[in-house]
Amino acid sequence: MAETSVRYFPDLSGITLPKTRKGKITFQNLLQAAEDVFGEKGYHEASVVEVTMRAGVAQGTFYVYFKGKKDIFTQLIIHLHHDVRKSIQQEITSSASRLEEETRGIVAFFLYLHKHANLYKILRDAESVDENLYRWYYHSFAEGYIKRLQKAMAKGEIRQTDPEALAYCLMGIGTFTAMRWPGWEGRMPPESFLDGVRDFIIRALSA
Amino acid sequence: MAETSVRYFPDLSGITLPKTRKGKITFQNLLQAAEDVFGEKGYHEASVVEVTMRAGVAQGTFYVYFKGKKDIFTQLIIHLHHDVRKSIQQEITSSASRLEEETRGIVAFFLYLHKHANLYKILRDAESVDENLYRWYYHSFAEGYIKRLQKAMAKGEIRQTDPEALAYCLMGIGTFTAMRWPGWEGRMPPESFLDGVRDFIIRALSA
Amino acid sequence: MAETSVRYFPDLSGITLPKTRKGKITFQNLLQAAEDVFGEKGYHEASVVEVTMRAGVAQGTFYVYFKGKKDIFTQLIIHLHHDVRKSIQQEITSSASRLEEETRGIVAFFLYLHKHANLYKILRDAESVDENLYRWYYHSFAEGYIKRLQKAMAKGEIRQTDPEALAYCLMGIGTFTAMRWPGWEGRMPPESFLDGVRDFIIRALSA
Amino acid sequence: MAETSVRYFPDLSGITLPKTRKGKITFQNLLQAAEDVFGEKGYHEASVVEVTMRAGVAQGTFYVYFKGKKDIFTQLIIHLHHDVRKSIQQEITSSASRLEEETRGIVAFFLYLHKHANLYKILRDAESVDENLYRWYYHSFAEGYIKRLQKAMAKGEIRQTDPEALAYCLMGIGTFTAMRWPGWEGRMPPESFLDGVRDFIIRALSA
DNA sequence: CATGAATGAGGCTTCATTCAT
DNA sequence: GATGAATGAAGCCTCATTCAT
Repeated sequence: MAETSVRYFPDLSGITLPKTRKGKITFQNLLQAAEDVFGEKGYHEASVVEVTMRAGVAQGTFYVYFKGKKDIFTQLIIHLHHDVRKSIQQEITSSASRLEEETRGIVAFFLYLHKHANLYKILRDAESVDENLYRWYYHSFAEGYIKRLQKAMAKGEIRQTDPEALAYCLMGIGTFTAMRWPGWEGRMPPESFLDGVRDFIIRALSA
Repeated sequence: MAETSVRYFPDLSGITLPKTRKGKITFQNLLQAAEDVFGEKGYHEASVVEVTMRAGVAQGTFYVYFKGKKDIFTQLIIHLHHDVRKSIQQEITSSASRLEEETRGIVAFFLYLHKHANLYKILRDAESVDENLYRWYYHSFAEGYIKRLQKAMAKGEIRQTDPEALAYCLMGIGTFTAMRWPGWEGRMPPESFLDGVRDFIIRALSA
Repeated sequence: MAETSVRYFPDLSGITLPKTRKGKITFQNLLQAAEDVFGEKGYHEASVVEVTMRAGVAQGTFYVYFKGKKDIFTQLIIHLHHDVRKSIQQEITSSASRLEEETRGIVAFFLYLHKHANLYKILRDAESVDENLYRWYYHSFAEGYIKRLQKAMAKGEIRQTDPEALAYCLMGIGTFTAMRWPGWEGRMPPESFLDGVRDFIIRALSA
Repeated sequence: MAETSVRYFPDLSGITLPKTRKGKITFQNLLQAAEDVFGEKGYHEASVVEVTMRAGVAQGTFYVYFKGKKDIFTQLIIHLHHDVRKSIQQEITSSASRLEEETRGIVAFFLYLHKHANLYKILRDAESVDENLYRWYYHSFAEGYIKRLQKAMAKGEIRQTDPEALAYCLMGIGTFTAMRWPGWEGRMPPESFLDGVRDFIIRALSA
């Protein structure tokens, strides 16, 4: 856990933000269109043309706001990152105990991925588009986990162990069980499955 | 768990197999070159030209043995799939108890991924190249797990719980901890990290 | 004769139309270049590269206005179709009697083919490029004929017989005599030949 | 009608015929396979590989018997040419009068084309593969016609006119009415249509 | 700010043909 | 005679990006 999240932080230099009201709208339209298109087709199959079409602007307009295809992708990831964390945070805060908090956290993450199928696909592609960006995403995600886990350990609410290992294990569980989802074809997974996952986590964490 | 691995099995019809000794060598060379190139650059950045150059054959030769870029990728995945399973199987069979077996299994998988850094990257891209292939890979992987877990549960060697959930949790842990690896830049991860993972698994499984 | 020309109408969806003056010029240049190249080399021997070179634009520009090689060919056929019909129409309208009209019509078609040697070759290739397009061309051509022939029959200007058969016979005559043309190597065919054809038609039509 | 058929005769030099019994069979198999494949896919879409596969021989074997793709096509056309003429000849010879003979001849040609849909397609492609070969085909065909027409004219059985023009008119009628056929989707054309064609010819020829 | 025309490098793929065995 | 591996030229097409208006 020596590295800080800064180390992984993506390069955002040279990005110009829109100034006028109209410009902000166009910018937002493009970002939204990008989320849709990347989410549907994946980064590599998606084309800038399609993003502009979906946003209702000309091709040239795209380059007024973004340096290129990769740039809009990066900005999108960052945007989504904040979104996800906020969403999970909300789910967690109402929890009674630390253990319950973690269990709910991972399930919340799991559910979020399922609900926002786009995010899953976009995130997945991030790894092959910009490894650092991808790691930054999870690492910064992990940091939050790790801090909470450390506190909980200090209070004896969960057992002592390497918190970073724990964090990655938990994220892995969330992601992979989300991957299994499509096999259930839109329906919820069987209760027994969800129970199994929850069970697994509680066992591994409880003091 | 109703689905059988057949359901995800990729379509391999219409492929020309090499008939002579020389042909087989060329075929192998191409497959090996593909593993190298896809592993280094990722599927999307890799080009067929580079694969042929690396294999020391003309561009046209490629299409004697493979239908196209995607085809060789598919064949490669299948090839690696057998490889990994064999490798893990060997690691496992020598284990004393079932619990130890599983713990070693996951660590073996984890180590395999680290050793064959290529595989990790290739597998990762599989998801965006052919979702079915990707799922087939893990699903068929899970099947092996599930069977062993069920047996172990029956004998009371590990605790009762949904075996499928367990399998996906374990695979998720393996994959994500492998992802963390590059942060250590080629060195082995700290012992405490590995201990943490092993710990996590043992606790979650033990009866 | 139940089918309408609509049935054979080629699919033109998804084509980008030029919006500015400059774009329209480029579009026209490409179409003209295509007529030249296809006419000289035939569809299969012609290459997109040559069309773009002839039009004085980059290869990529081609795909701004056309979906591909086949697409520009289709559009070309349609364009020529209107051209021919207009040309023949003009030739016909000044005719005194219906019988003379038809005779002149077929000869006009015949002359048009000779003058636009390209058209003959292009049309010929249409059959192997897109059978429906080819049929559409002649079918829609036949429809015009048939209508006129029916009117003429009703007025007793030409004899009663199956108008569709008549139309296809006439088109066959036009096309095949045009085919014979190159044997005369650029010179006009002997008067006796032309007379023979005219004769043939008049006899077959006159009441 | 100054040219002789020799002028159009295709270049057949350098063709080696099979010597052994086995060789002859392979040769025939290849030629038959070529007829099938060219007939189904057209010359340009057909591939040498497919011909060899259909013939059940290796790719290299093809070049033992033929100089190349175009060569086998040429030989095929010549082969078919004899076939067609023989077939039409048979149909004609039993005719009572010269006029009937011609009428039956053209209808026979028409029917032959319909029955051997392959021939139609192959012949069609000949024009774009080797113009001379194509013209040779029809010209040599025309010669037969012309001779018979001249005799008939001499005897006053049909009216006096340019025999070459007549011949090409007749061939055009046959080919184009054959083209109309697919619109009837495998069924025979209406009697009225066939009557119309026959009528047309008789009118044009009778003294 | 916005447009849309134009670019051209680079990728994938086909296939007629050659040649060593 | 027959095989089948190997070739490589040539073609089609995509698309991120630039630029003049």
